[in-house]
Amino acid sequence: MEKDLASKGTDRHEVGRDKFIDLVWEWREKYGGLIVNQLKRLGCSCDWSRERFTMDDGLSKAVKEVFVRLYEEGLIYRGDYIINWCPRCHTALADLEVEHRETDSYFYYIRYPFQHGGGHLVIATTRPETLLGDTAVAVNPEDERYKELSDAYVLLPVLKKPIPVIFDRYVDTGFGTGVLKITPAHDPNDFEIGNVHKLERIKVIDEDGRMNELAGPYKGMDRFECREKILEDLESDGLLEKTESYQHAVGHCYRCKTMIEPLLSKQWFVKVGPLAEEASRAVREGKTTIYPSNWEGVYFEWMNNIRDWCVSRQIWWGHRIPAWYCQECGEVHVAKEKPLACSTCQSNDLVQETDVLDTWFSSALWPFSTLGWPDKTDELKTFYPTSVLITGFDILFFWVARMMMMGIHFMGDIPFRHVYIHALVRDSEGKKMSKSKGNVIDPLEVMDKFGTDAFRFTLAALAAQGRDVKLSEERISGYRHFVNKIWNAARLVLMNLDHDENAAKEDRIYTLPDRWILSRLGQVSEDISQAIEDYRFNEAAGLCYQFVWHEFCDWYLEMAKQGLYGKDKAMKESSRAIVQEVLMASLKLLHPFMPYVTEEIWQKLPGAEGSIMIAGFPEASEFIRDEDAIREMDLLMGLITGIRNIRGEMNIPPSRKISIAIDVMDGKESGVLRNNMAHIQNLANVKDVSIDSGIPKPEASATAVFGQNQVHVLLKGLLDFAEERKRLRKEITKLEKDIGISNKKLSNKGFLEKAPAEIVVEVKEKVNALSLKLEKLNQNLRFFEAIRD
RNA sequence: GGGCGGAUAGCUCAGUGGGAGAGCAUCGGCCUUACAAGCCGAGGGUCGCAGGUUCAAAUCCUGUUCCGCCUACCA
Repeated sequence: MEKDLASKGTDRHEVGRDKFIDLVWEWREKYGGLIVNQLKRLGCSCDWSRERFTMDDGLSKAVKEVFVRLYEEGLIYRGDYIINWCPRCHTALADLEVEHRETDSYFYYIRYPFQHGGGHLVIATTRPETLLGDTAVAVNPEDERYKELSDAYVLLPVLKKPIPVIFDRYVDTGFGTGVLKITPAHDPNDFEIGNVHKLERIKVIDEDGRMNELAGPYKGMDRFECREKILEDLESDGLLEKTESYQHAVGHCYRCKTMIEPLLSKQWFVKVGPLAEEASRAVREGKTTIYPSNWEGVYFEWMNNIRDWCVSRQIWWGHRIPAWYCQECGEVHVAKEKPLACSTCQSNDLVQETDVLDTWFSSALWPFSTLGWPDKTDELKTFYPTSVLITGFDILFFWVARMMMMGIHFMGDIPFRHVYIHALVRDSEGKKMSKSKGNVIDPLEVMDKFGTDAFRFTLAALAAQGRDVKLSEERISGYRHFVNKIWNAARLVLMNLDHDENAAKEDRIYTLPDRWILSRLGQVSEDISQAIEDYRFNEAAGLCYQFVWHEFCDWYLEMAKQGLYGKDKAMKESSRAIVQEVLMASLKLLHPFMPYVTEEIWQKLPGAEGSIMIAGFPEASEFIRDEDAIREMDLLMGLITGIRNIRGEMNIPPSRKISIAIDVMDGKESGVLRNNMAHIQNLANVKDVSIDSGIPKPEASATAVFGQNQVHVLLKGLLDFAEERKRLRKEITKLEKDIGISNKKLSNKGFLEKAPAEIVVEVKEKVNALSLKLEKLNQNLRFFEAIRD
């Protein structure tokens, strides 16, 4: 707002307080909805009727209530303190609002001559202009160099004023010269030391960052201008011993980046110690859990080192502090409403404090002020404490910590059970987005370009705990393909549905692929639910992706075509019903990540009642669980993949149908393959199949091993024997390596004795299976070596 | 100064004690009747470096280098 005024060549002082506040409200009407619109566009299903703004009436009431109560409890006080002052914004800032930046500067070594007896002390400082406000110099009482200085005085350079040498353990003997100048009115540490030693506080810099009348000859100069001048004067007096370049962190205003001036000032403070202790304990005792847990450490660290919170701001926009000053006797009255008269002198001349409260003060009350507190409302009873707060780490201190303090203090209970610290979205370079850097990604633009579903899914898929998100368009575009895949799969299903009659549950004929996909659906539903409950959104999204694309689309739908396109009416109806069931469940699993496309498809499906938003999330118990089906499908898929490998590696075009001979040992497995012959022919593009136990290997054939069986692909006239030998050797080498690793374990006595039994069994079984496969591959290789071409 | 996180395939990243994974990119083959924004197949990694614990380490511990972030009153 202030920037806007500046661009029109004016400022808030010219506009005036009332008009300024009106303007800010207008501004807020216009732009305040921006984030809400983004959320709506993202499809966030919030209860929008509960939208609140901290300046709303109800919330103002809560702010006054809290302020007065804390004041009465002695947890709010008004006092002199060194605050962080922004000379441009003309306001105090909380410690949190100060940004420290490494700055190239200089260390000036300045001589402070002794008042009596000649000689001088050398003091190193980065801020020579503040020496005008020095009221002492300090040394460490342990420092041998300065032991003799008790009761000594030095003359302040330029002003030639005597100031005492004091002893304080705070001084670091190893830093600089071991002598510290004390400026209680312009440095927080000096302020503390000044209190201990009862030193005078001389303020030499004013609220504009200019030197005031106490700065003598420098009066009216800007602080930086004064620095230059004073250095010149020191130089000419022979008091500047040397200058070293030096780098240190300097505080800047988070809003306007102006260098902060630590200034002595009367401000309102919250005594946070007792509040922080409670808030800290709530997390320590597990009443509130922070995810991921490493943020708990950060939270404790901050809580343990907290200083009082300066809450007054010398700006016009915000909750005006409910304090009134008696113009007659100076008495301070803190109350929710203006008192009729001063309780001390009965004067009616009371003027309200012009300072407003830090915006985070009202934000800290959010979890209960938005629910009607201080009134005892039903909403409070129902919703407090809330289940989860989701937010970014950058406001863990600003907001989360303070909500914890206020919530526990005023409600007697934590404000939320879980705090989920989400990943921060950065640009593709990994830089934090900021308006000044111009690398801000506008979510609305992204959604225009790629669609909301792709955007949402991308965010979820990238949101691994404890890690920030580098958002790039390629990635979003990749997931847009997934949305498209879902749409196309749905098209296939919709095209084949009979909108009038689908098989009732009892009439269904469950094929192997049916039993398999339903079993997998059950497992995956359970895994996805668990992942979401644990805030592992990337895993949940990954599970959806893998299941829908690589199991449902790649295998199941392809196999389901047998039934859907077949002539058998009963089969067809059953197939339609099951395909639809699986699609509907998949849509429900996807819905949290892709609200729009899932709803769109859902509405087109016969039998879907109402919105998918209110459909129940799939549960494992809804689906049949058939472990045999999973094993049998593995066998079938292994066979098909084996044939495809050979086709691919031998460059056999799909137009060429091939013949195969399957050598299957187990009778049951043989039955499974025979029952699913159509799938094998279709998905591996096979014409003739012979299947038997111990079937001889045809001469011109390539072989793949699957499970404990093998399949020979007849390649008469197509087989390059040298190529096949190469292929087999490659696979044999890989197998031998794997077997070698496992055998090494099994020949290790320590492993057999100490490893858990089930692991040992697992390794043994693995060696057996691999050895069997290796033997078959070797047979095949020998076969080709014998018939060298 | 203190703390946290990262370093794994060309790129972006999952994976916290028992067979190195995904997406994208690359290469080869396919317009196969839902989908070329697709299908089928392939190649590719000393898991930053050095030690240690363990039968077993990408995973646990110690040290170290580089990168990022948070925090801090050594003037």
